[in-house]
Amino acid sequence: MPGERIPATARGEATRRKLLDAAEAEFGGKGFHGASVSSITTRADIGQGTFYLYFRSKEEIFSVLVRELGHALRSHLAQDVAGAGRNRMQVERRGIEGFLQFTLEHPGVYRIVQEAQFVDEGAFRDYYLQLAQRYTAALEDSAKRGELAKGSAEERAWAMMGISHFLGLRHSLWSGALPAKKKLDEVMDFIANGMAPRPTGTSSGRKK
Amino acid sequence: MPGERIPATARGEATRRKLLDAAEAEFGGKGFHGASVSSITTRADIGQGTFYLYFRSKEEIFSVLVRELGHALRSHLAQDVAGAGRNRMQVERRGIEGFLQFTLEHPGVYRIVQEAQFVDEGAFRDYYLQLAQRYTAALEDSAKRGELAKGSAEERAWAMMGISHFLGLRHSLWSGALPAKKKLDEVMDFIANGMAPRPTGTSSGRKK
DNA sequence: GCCTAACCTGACGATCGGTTCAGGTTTTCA
DNA sequence: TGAAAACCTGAACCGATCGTCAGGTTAGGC
Repeated sequence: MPGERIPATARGEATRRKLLDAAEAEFGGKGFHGASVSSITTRADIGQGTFYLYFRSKEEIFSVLVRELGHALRSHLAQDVAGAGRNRMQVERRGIEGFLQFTLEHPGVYRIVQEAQFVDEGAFRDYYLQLAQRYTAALEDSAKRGELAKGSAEERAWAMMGISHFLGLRHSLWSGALPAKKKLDEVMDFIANGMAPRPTGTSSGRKK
Repeated sequence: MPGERIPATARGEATRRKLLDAAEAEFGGKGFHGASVSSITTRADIGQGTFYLYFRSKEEIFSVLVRELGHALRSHLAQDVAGAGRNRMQVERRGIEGFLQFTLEHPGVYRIVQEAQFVDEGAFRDYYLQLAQRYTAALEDSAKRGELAKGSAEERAWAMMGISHFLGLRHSLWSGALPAKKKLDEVMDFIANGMAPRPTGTSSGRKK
């Protein structure tokens, strides 16, 4: 039979770790097809064959990586958001900033996740489904506390993910910098108040 | 020198067309790397070598295709939106529905465009930049007519694109159907009014 | 009718990278 | 200490496919 897939017991764990780290750098830099198993093993300073002791194939290590990254992002976001317990809009802003920061610092991660759409669709879906689930739950909590207008938490969660997704593209990836505060203000205003013409009066009461 | 790249003059044009159509089906179904030039030519019912009379490489036909598809989507949207000149929110809804319809009918197109991110980043960027530009201009027009609250047209355009992007993923691609009217209502409410708690009173005046 | 330009063909050369395998090295623990 | 278990190695196999090329076919104007 071919190479099995043994979780390790000692230094093997370290080797596996090195492979995953090298794979992140490789896939992030060259994409799934541009990356080669031999580059990964070279980068990890490990023999070619060792690779197949821990992963059945190039696809498999990629999938494992995507799941790991999803977990990492969720942890990162949870922490960013934890500190800012004031009103919900503040939390949302923190979340967006945290996401943008994360993709600015790990542009490869963004790439890997997007490419997962074509390499392991299941992992890709799970990545977003889990994110959406957490987000939805958080919004439902806030709603219970009366911090939000009435409306579907789920749809809002996905909408927010979409907004953040493109902010990440434009700023973290294409410009290599976080958006100007002014721009983020505009986005936050849209999130808070939408774009329908306000019924009457001067502005609407958002902003400090 | 190797194969040149001649736009045609007669039946050559038809051959080129067949190649592009076949490529759309191939790339849409199997992705860039899964597709092979020989599959494309076979599907187009054309000799292998003929391919290189019209395209320098697999990458090139892919790029050409992405640009074409961008054009096609923009035309499609322009038409959908043209009919619905009532208030701006109605236009927005039409735009979203048109987009979802388009990706439902051409799931391959969505895939191709997303994959362009890794095959021809320039084409990918242009695709979204052009879309955003049109969208922004349309919103600015509406704003001038007083159909919108104050706010950045550009940021709104990108936000809308993000929202639509994920709606397309979830519904057109993952579920293979348009979203239920109720869900779209929720999304439209978010777009119109945001999610900040309403200052006072009963609801807010949206809805019939 | 025929001659040239444009178009088409498909087998083949060359390359590349994932995966395997036969055997070597290190670690553990009795 | 010694032997089994776990781990590691990298050259070579192998299937796939991109792009080429020498020559055949079609179209249309003189």
